[in-house]
Amino acid sequence: MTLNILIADDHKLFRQGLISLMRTRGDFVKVVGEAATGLEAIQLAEELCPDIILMDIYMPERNGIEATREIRKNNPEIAIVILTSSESDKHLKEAVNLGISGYLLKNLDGDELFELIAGIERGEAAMTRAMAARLLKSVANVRAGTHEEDELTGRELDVLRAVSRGASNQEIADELVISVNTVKTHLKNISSKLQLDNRTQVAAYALEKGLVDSSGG
Amino acid sequence: MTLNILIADDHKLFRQGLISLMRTRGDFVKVVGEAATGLEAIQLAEELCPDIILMDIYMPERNGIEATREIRKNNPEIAIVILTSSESDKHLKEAVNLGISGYLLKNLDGDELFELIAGIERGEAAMTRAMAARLLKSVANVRAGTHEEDELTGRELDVLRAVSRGASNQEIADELVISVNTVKTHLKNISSKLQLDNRTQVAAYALEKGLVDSSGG
DNA sequence: TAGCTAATCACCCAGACGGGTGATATAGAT
DNA sequence: ATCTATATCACCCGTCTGGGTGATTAGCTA
Repeated sequence: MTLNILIADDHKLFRQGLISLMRTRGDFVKVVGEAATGLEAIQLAEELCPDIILMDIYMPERNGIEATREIRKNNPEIAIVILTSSESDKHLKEAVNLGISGYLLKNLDGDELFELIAGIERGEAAMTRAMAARLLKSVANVRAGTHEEDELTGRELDVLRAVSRGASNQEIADELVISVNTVKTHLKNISSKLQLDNRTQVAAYALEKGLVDSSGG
Repeated sequence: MTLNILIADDHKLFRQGLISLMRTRGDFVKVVGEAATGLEAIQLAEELCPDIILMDIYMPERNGIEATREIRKNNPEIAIVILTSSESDKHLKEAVNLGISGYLLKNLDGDELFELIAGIERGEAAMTRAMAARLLKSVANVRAGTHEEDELTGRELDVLRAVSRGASNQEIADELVISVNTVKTHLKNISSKLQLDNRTQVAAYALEKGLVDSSGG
């Protein structure tokens, strides 16, 4: 049986290389379509109904995460495997929450790729051990984070977002229509909950953990 | 005649795809080596003396620009073609100043790639018209003295990295073994060059632009 | 009703930060 | 030989930040 594959990646050369590589395994994989943007991926997924989509994250028009969200809604039967160079835990977590079938780095061996793709049909997750470990750690962090003490309130998240943009307390106060003192109180509580020392660490934490939508593209 | 090619790219899957693609043109190109880091590229260039190196920019250990600088010094007879996804004019200018033979984006058709590679032997530059236009404009900017993309110095990058970890000026000073005043000077210059207002914005900028290695991943 | 949490704000104060100016030394490029 | 870039440091000064303490209001819950 042949698996129909849709490749979504904005680098034509990468797509073509991958296709060429897959031709060498013509027996069980077949590339039925290519998408260069997230939007194209969504449209082609609908149109071609492939078995598997190999999805990059950084793409124009819609990134891979957004495209995945959309496709999961319309065509949940399609297995989506993120294939990216992003080592960001934020992307990993976001993607996993959308119910993907795998998360692979482009720093991957072709043989491994085919093995993992084959595993999908057997219900396995297409994920290297290293990535699985990162996921476990990440989930563990979430667990620990949900541990009552670390959870940020809505208002604290408002402040967190503003801080991660580099806003000053006065600017945040104006923006949220509260006094500077209140902003300071919130920030103090945030630092305390997250066990961080200053606003810059708070910003770095927020950006790395993906607690904010920075529209990274 | 066969052109011997060295591929330097940190994405194994990309390398393998490209190799597979090149096998389909077995007559005139042959991949004689693969490098996953800038350092490897330098070593393999010395060792293998390929005709052409296809060089990515974002790589561990040494990026493609640094690797190119080194290789140009030791083996100026090797034609180096930057093959990257970076659309940064800064990278383009830097690379061109090092005497490269071409600058291509990964968003490129395989056929075009082979044509351009073939052109190198005829003394042509491996560059799309779009890229050439960008280069002309870029050179024009240099002429006009418009410093569009101010580059950070080595020391400034040291400070940038520390700031993005949330370090205080005193901590940075201790770490880099300089005075707090110097740290402040560097940070002031960074903010000025990047047109940012405060350290938190500098940290956010660094993290989002990936100017720092933060993920232990 | 009493107790808890979230959200709001005030005051104090030391220390960190940001902006400005100016200076020195070294190395590379012209 | 001169110019330029880099890296280093100093001083001043006003503002911002972070830490501590304390207080009020609204809403939910036991």
